[in-house]
Amino acid sequence: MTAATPKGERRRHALVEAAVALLAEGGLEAVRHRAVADRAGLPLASTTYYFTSLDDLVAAAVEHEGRTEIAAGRARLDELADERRTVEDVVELLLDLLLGVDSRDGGTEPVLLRYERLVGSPRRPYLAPLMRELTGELKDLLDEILARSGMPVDREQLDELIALVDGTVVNALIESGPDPRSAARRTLRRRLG
Amino acid sequence: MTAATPKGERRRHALVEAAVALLAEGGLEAVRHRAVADRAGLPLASTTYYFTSLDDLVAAAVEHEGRTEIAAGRARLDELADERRTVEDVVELLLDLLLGVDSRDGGTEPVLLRYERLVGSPRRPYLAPLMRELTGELKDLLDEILARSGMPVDREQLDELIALVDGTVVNALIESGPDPRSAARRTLRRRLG
DNA sequence: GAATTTCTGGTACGGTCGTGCAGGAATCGG
DNA sequence: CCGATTCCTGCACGACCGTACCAGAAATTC
Repeated sequence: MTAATPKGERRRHALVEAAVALLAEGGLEAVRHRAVADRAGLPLASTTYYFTSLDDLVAAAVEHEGRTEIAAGRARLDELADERRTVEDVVELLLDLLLGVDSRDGGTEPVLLRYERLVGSPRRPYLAPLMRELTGELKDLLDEILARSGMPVDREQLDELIALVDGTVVNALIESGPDPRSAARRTLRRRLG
Repeated sequence: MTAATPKGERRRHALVEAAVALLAEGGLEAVRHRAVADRAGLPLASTTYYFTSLDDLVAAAVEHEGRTEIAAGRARLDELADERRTVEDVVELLLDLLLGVDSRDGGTEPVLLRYERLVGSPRRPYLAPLMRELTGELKDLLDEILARSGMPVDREQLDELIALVDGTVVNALIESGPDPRSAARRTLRRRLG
């Protein structure tokens, strides 16, 4: 299950990477044993060999992707820590973290996938605690970003800001010519600018 | 397909009712040919006879339920039109309309189902326009409620208020001891009170 | 009352899915 | 070199799924 040999480790990781790719393309539902195995160029049974269940595999993929993303966001923060930041820069960073960097030009799809995953989490017991943890880390990061950019917020204000963005996105997604990132950008600028 | 005889009409309607019940219990995914037929006490093939596809059936169920709900909300508005309304009354009415009346005591589940449906709509071409229409009517109703309750809002403020509630709910759903209605209530009271 | 349309419901087809399992392949200790 | 242990995988099973089909019953129309 947990891979004992280096080769096993590599294969296990290849499966996770494949699952991450599928996750980004088609959401939670796209992560299937057969699809992951095909994508990784490994036999079907390897998926059940390295992961006790499909849930395990999905959770590993979500965790891997979430941690990578948060690490990237933290790097962005450190990188820009000492430069002077315009409100626009901060807003874009927040948008990258809340909607995903793929929302910059990838159209509506990546944002939709992201919020499908968010709303789909409570129903999956194996995902719920993980999502809580990742969300917590994300909040810490957002808090730090705002503080270091001269717009400190308390806990309640941060929660409200996040809620405002999430709500704006969800509502923008069901419009006819959806552009959730632009909608969220307007909301954030009005609030922070 | 559209039922020509009175009996056909009745059966068709029975299928829609069954679909609505399944929708309320298990969401969009729970509306299956076999489940609907069983629930309605009708043979499997009746579902494909009265509805060209499963999408048709789901759309009919969503529309039926949405219109019923909006009509109920409008009735509530008319009923309370002339009484004096406390902010609390208005907030509860808004919560009923945005989260569903089932959120009053049904726990987290009905709210989760509602937002799963909302986020799941963009991906289903047959649902997207319908949801847009229902959302539009809901907004009109909310606007009227606020106006008649002495808290008029313009279009932008209303959108922001809705976004705030939706975002609060989505974020409350992934918490450990979720109580989305209470969270949304706090948000609304802070905003309206 | 015959013809035509509307409806009924049993059945089956082709597909995807998660997962269990027997046995083949690779590795390791001696 | 060989037996034992671990690692790996082809295959198939059973469960659902949407939907098509068709013989016949029932209702409606002429």
